[in-house]
Amino acid sequence: MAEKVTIATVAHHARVSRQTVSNVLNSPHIVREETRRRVEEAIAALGYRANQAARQMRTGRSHLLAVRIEPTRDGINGSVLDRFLHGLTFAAAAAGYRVMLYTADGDGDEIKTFDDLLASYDLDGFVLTGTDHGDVRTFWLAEHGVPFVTFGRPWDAPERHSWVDVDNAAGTAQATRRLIETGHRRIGFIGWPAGSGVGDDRRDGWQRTMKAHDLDPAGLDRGADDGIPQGAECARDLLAMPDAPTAFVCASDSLALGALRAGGGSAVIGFDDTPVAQAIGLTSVSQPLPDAAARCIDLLTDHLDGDPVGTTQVLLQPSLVVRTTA
Amino acid sequence: MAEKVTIATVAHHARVSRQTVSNVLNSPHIVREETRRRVEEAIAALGYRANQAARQMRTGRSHLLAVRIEPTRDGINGSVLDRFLHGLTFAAAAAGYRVMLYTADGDGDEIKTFDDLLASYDLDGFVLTGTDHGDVRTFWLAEHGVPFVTFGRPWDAPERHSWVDVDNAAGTAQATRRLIETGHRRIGFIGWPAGSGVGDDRRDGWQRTMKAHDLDPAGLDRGADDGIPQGAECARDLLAMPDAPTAFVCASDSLALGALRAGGGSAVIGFDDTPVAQAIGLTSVSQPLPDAAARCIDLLTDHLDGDPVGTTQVLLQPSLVVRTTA
DNA sequence: CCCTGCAACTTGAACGATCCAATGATGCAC
DNA sequence: GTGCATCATTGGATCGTTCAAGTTGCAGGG
Repeated sequence: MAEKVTIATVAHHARVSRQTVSNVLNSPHIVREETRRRVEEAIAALGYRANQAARQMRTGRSHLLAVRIEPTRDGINGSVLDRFLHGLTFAAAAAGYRVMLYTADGDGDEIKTFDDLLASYDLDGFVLTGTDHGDVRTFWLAEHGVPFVTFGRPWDAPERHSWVDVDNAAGTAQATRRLIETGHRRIGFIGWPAGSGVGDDRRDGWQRTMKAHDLDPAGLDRGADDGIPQGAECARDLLAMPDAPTAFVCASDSLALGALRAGGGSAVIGFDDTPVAQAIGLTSVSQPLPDAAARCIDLLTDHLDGDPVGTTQVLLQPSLVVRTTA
Repeated sequence: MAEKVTIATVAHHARVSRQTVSNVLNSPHIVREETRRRVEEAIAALGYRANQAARQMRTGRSHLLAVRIEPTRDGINGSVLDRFLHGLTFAAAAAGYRVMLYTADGDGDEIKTFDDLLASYDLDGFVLTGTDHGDVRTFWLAEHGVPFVTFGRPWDAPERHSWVDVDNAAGTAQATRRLIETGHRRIGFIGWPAGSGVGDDRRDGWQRTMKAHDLDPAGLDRGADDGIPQGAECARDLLAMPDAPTAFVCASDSLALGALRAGGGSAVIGFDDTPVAQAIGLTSVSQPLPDAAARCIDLLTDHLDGDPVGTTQVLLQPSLVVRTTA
């Protein structure tokens, strides 16, 4: 077992004081060129790495960020979080931070966990996913002065805090345009019940694009909770209409899959580009998850390392992955 | 902003010394009943929680475990890791530990990350997933005296370290029995090229069950890398035989999906019970992931909190989730 | 009565880093 | 040569916790 290498070991080895070693690491510019080089050589030779716990005690900064890992609700959208997490971890490491996971059972429980993590691990910040209207979690964090970024915008007040989001409407608009270009005129939309910010946004993109092409969207949309059976149900309902749609834009791959099974024909487009879509050849709107994750980390670390003033918003463009269904 | 509550605050409030508070937390039995209660009340009243960084400095234990998050290789099996991670985080929290993520690009890079994490965060242990023959990572960890558990056994030497695994052979055996019970006699197996422990194990379960039922497995198996096209290719090859199989047991849902698409009929069983299987109604062998995660944490924390002697192995039974394809 | 032993609790030091104030070295002008 | 400003470098204190050693009070044996 190798001996423990502390800042004192390095200092001794480079024949300087501890403080000088610390300066080389934290404010290199105030150390003379030659001394700095000697210290850096000692650090490399001994394989020294600063002990985060000790650093944290003094500075109050743990270089730890936390993200909630959800219990993979309906199983289909889990992979979105998965890819996002990988991006976060990667980007965080590049910025000198590490990602810690936590689970929670509802917003109240999550806030209790915030408190716990802050008190015992001195977390530097949080990345929240899936915000909804008037999210209590964001208010709690803001109130306690805890830095955080959400992936997903606060629909009631866009500039209340920093966030990164994907332009959902642009995604469904792209999907709708694609269907129009391939000759469809009556295009249905299968989404979630009105009231969810993301769902409404996705419906909007479809609706606006229809109107922009002089197509009447009235009566062509349905809403249901996410799921394959629900998607099928909505599709059947639309297909039973006198002037039934010949193509469908859906708010999720689950709904799209349902529509496909209900005999929605071959013109169906989903959302999220999940593994399911890749597997069955479903055309789907893809979110730039690694990019979104990287931007989340950027916003957080900028806030942590620089001047904590103001909030920043980032809206990313999704892209359409064309496969066999459109 | 609330004042910082330290052990000294609690001590003052309960009119005892810091050490007595520490004893109440770490060795309650040596503190007098009445004193203990007074201290516990003070802790509750002030909302005190021990600072892990300070504790770690003294004890060398961070109560942090690390898991690698992979870049979702082929997209289909990513959700397995996702569900496993959730289970880990949950079980770890219950045992007083937290889970930290890291990424790595290959085994060499992962070992460098081990070194880094140990030096700067003083991690207590690692959970490794996806071990292969003669895994260099496990040797490095063992050599450096770092506690770890793998999800997946070391195929070359079963008792070299602690692990939790799912009985793959039992899974494919169950799948094969199911197909035999529903009247099939010529059952093909589509798996991975020989040489991977997991793949060979899954092939074994099929082979043994066939023989146990006086069915000849010879010539009925194919091997290819994981993926839908590969699965389709293998299925086509088998179906072109003079006495073609009427059903397929597959080593993964991806391969199974390929077999289905190649016209493998309606009798196809996959492995892993991924969202894709759930989505398309594919019968699949399901791994008890939350349970496996909990056992990993058990093994690790037992080792950390108790006497670090010997290794333990846990083999869990998978279950067959019957849907529409078998 | 003193000593021993034990239980219950207190005090001082240490973990490894950073912050702060003070010291030493250097150059330059007078 | 002395004074002074400037800057690199040093030593000591500190963060919050636990470990090791020490103190106190009390019961029981000789």
